[in-house]
Parts: sequence; structure tokens; C-alpha cells
Amino acid sequence: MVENGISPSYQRLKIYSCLMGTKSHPTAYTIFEKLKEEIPSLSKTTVYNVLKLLVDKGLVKAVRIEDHELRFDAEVREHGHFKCSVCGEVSDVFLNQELMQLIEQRNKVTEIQFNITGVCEKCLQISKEK
Amino acid sequence: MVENGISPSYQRLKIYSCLMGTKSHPTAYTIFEKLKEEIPSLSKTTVYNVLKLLVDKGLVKAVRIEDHELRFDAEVREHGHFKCSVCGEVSDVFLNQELMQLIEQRNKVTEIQFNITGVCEKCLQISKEK
DNA sequence: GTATCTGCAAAACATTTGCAATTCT
DNA sequence: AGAATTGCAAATGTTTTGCAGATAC
Repeated sequence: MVENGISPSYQRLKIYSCLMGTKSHPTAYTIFEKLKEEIPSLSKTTVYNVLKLLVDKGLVKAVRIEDHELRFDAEVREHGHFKCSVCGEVSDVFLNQELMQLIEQRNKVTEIQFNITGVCEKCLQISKEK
Repeated sequence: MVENGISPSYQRLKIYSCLMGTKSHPTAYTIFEKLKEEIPSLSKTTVYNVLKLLVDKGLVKAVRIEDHELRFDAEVREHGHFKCSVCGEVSDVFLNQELMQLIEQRNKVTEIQFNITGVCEKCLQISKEK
């Protein structure tokens, strides 16, 4: 944490540990609820602030698995998510083998949504010209 | 529209046409703003209601490209999105060639998020046992 | 004339912001 | 003391809900 330029306050350590200790991709609110028991003074604002800080510093990934709310993941390696429509469990899927396998085993997959961010051809050309 | 079990009211036709005529993945609010000029009586609630209906009936896809708001797409074939971080333009990416090309040309890609929905191994087993 | 569709206002919900109080060094 | 951190309350922005009025068949 220190090596990433974050002073390790009590709240920050707790929130980060909370994320490290789970694979359930919790929301800010879930983290708040969980830590509230241990830190009764904790505020939702702090959870939001700290999560934003952790994301900015690259210690945590913000992921939008579905629905209206943002989830957080201490797994920062590039990966995606597989959600079982029956049990609701969310597991990590890594590029490329796993993704390709899943796409090929279409009988088990009902939906794929993916979003890629980068620089498009046009903008790449413009930047080269400069 | 009729063949999908939707009675084609004026508002419904307008909202659907609006989506058919663009590749810009508009939000409910954008559609509302655009149609408001033509249909001054139009309400945001109707736009939300109709979009939900169109999604339920499979005429439209709801996509979450980023941020806090839902976008809509009349392209219902399975595909993902590529957003240029420079110009902000969003284009469609189809499986598999395009996706694979993009993933391989890593110099241009800064982030990949993907979400897959389906039935996990465990649940698949359970359903077979029955 | 009854069922469906529309639209307003209010509610709900996640997230952000302004600012004051607290904590750390 | 001074800077950083926390936390409350209020604001924001998107989407949903309840219900009354309008429309269509």
C-alpha cells in the first residue's frame, strides 16, 4: 500500500483487506455493511472514497458485472467474469484460453457482453502524424 | 414489432426507429431528448417503459458500456463494444475474428472488461441428475 | 366499455460533493 | 499547529413505482 503512495490508515487497510479476502466481487455497500460491525463509526462516504483511491492507484479493479451497481475486485490482472444464471455465483475468467473455451462451449453460455477501451485507428493515425 | 407480440403504438414505433437509425448506443435520456422535439407530450417514463419492453421481447439489447447509465442497441446479434479513449466513439466488435484481432493488437487496447452469463459446471451437473 | 398505454410526480437507489470534525505527525 | 483523513447530511443523476388520465379496439 505504501509502495503505491497510499498512507495506510486503519480504514484503508480494513477496506483493502476485505477485498483481498474475498472472491465475491462485493459492492461498496456490501463492504460497508460488513465492516460496519467491526468499525461502527465507519461511513459509507469513506468506503466510496477509499475504493476510488485504491482503483486510482491500481490496487483494485472496478468491475461492472451487471445491474446498476459497481463491484470491486482485488484481482487486478486483466480478466473477465462468468456469472452462473442458476446459482448466481461469479467466477473469474482469464484471457485467452478460458475465454475461448467458454465461447466455443456455447451450450453453457447465454450471454456475452464485452467492452474494450483503447485508441481507434483514426485517432492512432492522427497521433502518428504529429 | 407485431410478430414479437408488441402492439405498435406511436411512441413505441418512434422509440424503436430512433434506435434503428443510430449506431451511437443512446441512453434512455438521449432518446427522450431527441424525440421530445417531435413528440412534445412524450414522458421519460414512457421511454423507460418502452425500452424495457423492447429488451424483454428481444428487439433491443441493453448494454452497459461504462459509467452509471444503461445504453441501448438495436443490434441484437451477439457482439461487444470498443470505445476509443481519445475520441470517445463507440463501435461494435463481433466475435470471434474481430475480438481476437483486438486482443492481439495490444498496443491499441488499454482495457478489456467482459461478462459472460451461462450455467456453471456445478449447476449443469445438478440439472443432468434430475 | 374495458383493457392497454401514457405520463406526471414522487420514490428509490447508488454515488458524489461540501464542509465540519477528527486524527495523525 | 498543519495537513491529511474521516464522516455526516444534502445533492445529484438514473431508473422505478403508484396512480390517474388518455387512447385504442
